[in-house]
Amino acid sequence: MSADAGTPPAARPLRADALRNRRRVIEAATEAFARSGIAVPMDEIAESAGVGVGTLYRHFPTKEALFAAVVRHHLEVLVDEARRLQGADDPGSALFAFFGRMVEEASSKQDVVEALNQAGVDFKSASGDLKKEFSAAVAALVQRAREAAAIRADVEDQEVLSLLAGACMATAHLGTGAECRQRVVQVICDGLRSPTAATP
Amino acid sequence: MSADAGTPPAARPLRADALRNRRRVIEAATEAFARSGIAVPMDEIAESAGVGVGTLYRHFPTKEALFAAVVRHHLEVLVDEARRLQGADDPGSALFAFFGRMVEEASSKQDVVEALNQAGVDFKSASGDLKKEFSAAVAALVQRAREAAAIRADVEDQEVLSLLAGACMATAHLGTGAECRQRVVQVICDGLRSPTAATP
DNA sequence: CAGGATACGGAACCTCGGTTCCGGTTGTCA
DNA sequence: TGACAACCGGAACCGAGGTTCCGTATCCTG
Repeated sequence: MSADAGTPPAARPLRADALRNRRRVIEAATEAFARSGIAVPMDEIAESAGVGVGTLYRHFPTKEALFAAVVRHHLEVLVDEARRLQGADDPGSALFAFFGRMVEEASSKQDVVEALNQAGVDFKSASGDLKKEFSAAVAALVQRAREAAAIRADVEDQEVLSLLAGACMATAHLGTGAECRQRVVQVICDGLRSPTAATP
Repeated sequence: MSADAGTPPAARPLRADALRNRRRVIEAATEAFARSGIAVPMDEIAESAGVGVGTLYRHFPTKEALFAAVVRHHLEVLVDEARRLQGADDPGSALFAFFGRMVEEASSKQDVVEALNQAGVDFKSASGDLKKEFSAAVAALVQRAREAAAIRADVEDQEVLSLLAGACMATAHLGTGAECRQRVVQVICDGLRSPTAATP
């Protein structure tokens, strides 16, 4: 795992203790945001990281910047996953696998759900490119699935994205168990299969 | 439309201007919450109602109480709709019709989405009974559809509720148009149809 | 090891939004 | 119409949480 996630300019040596603290902060923030979303107070993150709030702001100019950094990392993982699946044999299974993976991921990461939902975060300037990358990666999966007639032809990329987001939000908020989550995904994926080209 | 929505104790005459203001407040709050969800400031509601904040608090003890009253009204409408549909000829169409209706409703009512999502509001004590009523009404629709084999047998009531909520959240937040909304609903409804008992 | 730059902690500051309070106003009733 | 009670407006109050500031501690270099 790239522990330097969130060090765009680089080039600067960065003192030893500073680097240690930065890592602690990212770790604590990742945990806190995953648990309670962006609503978690900065003080709380600082405390669980074992540093003062000042240190948080020395590494990230604003709370949203910290949030964006954390979410960006999660999204990167998902984009990687999507790209890996683009090379899969069965485009249909690939898309559906991603669907399941994503929902499972979101179920334990409140921040991802909120980011998907744009709740409160700017998330456009901060990680606009990545968001675009994410959409593009999913769109590619959809495209391949559509060409293989693995999904119905009358749904746009946008709709699949919406369904993805909806599935994440629904399963993340309503107290649903793992198997419940899977069935929800199953229903949506079945719905996505072309009615004229259902599994034989 | 029952304009007195939110007058549980009643029995008190309530002065003329007070009644007028109460209606204005509810109207303004309904509009404001629908537009921006519970995040809208009380001051703003007061202003657009043409009253002072004090008046808001004279009629509703707390912001959440006001929010709950507004949401309660929306839910009542939906519960009525669900009950009406319970008597429909085709249980499958009834459920799917409700699905579409609900999503359409939520698409213009941010507050309903948030209530569904439990975002911030207590919503349990305030309108707990109604929430239960709502769930029950939907469950009844699901039950009938299941008995008529109009939907697959392997989904629980809870999952349908989740799918409903997910559809609302997805379509409400991501800037999706009306036709896009319909396709999303279509996909989910198709997914809900029993794979072994699809439309002939 | 000394000197200076770099970081740190966390109290103080500021803004925002819910809630309260009270002097003034308005409806109602005799 | 006069008097009282019910209401009203909106300034003031308060707590929460993001952000800033500065004296102090720590790290690195010569």
